[in-house]
Amino acid sequence: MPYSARHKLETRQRILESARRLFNSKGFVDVSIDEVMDQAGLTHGGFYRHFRDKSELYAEAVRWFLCEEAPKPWQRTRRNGGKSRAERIVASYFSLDHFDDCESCCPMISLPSDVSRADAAVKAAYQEVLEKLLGILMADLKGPGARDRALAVVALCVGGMAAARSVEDPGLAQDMRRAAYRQAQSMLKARPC
Amino acid sequence: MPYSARHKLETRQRILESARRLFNSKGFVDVSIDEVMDQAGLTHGGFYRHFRDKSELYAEAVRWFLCEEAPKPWQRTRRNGGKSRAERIVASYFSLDHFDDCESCCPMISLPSDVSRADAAVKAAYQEVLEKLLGILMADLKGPGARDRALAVVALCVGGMAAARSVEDPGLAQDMRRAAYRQAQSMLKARPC
DNA sequence: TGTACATCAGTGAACGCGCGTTCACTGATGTAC
DNA sequence: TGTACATCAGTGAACGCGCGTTCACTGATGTAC
Repeated sequence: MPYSARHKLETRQRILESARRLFNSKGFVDVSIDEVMDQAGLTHGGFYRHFRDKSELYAEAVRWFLCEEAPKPWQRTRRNGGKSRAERIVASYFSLDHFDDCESCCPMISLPSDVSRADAAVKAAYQEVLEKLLGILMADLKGPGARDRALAVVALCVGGMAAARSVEDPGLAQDMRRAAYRQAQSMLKARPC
Repeated sequence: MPYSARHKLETRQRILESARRLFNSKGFVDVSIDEVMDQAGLTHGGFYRHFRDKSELYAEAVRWFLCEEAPKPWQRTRRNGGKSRAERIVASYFSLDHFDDCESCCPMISLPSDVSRADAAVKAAYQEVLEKLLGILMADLKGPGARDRALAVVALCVGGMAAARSVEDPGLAQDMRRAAYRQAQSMLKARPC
């Protein structure tokens, strides 16, 4: 058994981290395997020792966002004010840092339309990310209709950020981001029960 | 002046309509010029008599959604109940028909992440579509903070539909679509002034 | 402790393929006479 | 009204290029003896 399992796992994680950054920045089709492997410090030929094909890499790279090892520099862990966990996560999510960070941002905002055309495994990975956020939000939003309100907040997160990134006018983009944030905030604060 | 200007315009529109459908379904990179021209009943060589390059076609195809000639079968023009124009548009936007119609849907939900990586002209076209919807919503939402609330509703439209299309579980997808719709509805109905 | 071996992560050339774009050509049609 | 012509929309072969994937090979390393 040459090369330890640990060695292989580490290489795999380097590939995933490289892929995550590149897919986030450039989408699925515009990223080549050669590019991914190069950023991971390897050559393209070795790719197939780690993944069945490019599509499998895509799904795993989306899922990789959920791992603790994946850096999320825009996520402020500092707990400020009397904010709940959900409020803090949402504040980070709508932050300007997150908006600007095309490489390490949440795949839900960098890849929605790509994923909607991808295969079931990729959609399943996207769903895992979405359900993670949904769970955090629902922990705060107790009472009837909690899940629906949490789903609406997720929609605001994805739509507010993705649409803002797709318009040309930076002023409009920031208005969109802030308006969606404000609405999400008020939905988190309102506790009808 | 062989071939009338009208003839050329009609050909251009056929190309745009073909491109719109294909880009909506498959994204920018996965659609070939050959495919677009074929669907328009032409061969690929003639493409450059109408557009500078593929990227220009992309921007024009996004903008083409706004033209009356572009079919939007999911848009119900029937005015029901006491609904305002904004309420009717939003109801259509969140309809199951719109969700299912990947070919003729609004480009804001089929292309957000593609457009975020495209050039300025494409983003400008996306912005035009967004501002059209924003204008319709703001006509209803008078009073202070009207623009912000309209922006948040747009975020719900884009995020609710785009995220729903990107998850694997159809049940979750429909829950997301309906939850975002309900939230948008309540925001349109609340008129604090 | 030292050595021979088997394994398999990683290399890099090669493959077949489809793409965007160019270009010399064709031929339909509006215009000038 | 009829005809010759110029224009340019549309054709299809050709180009250079980069991609995903395969494959014969290399060489680092854990294990058995």
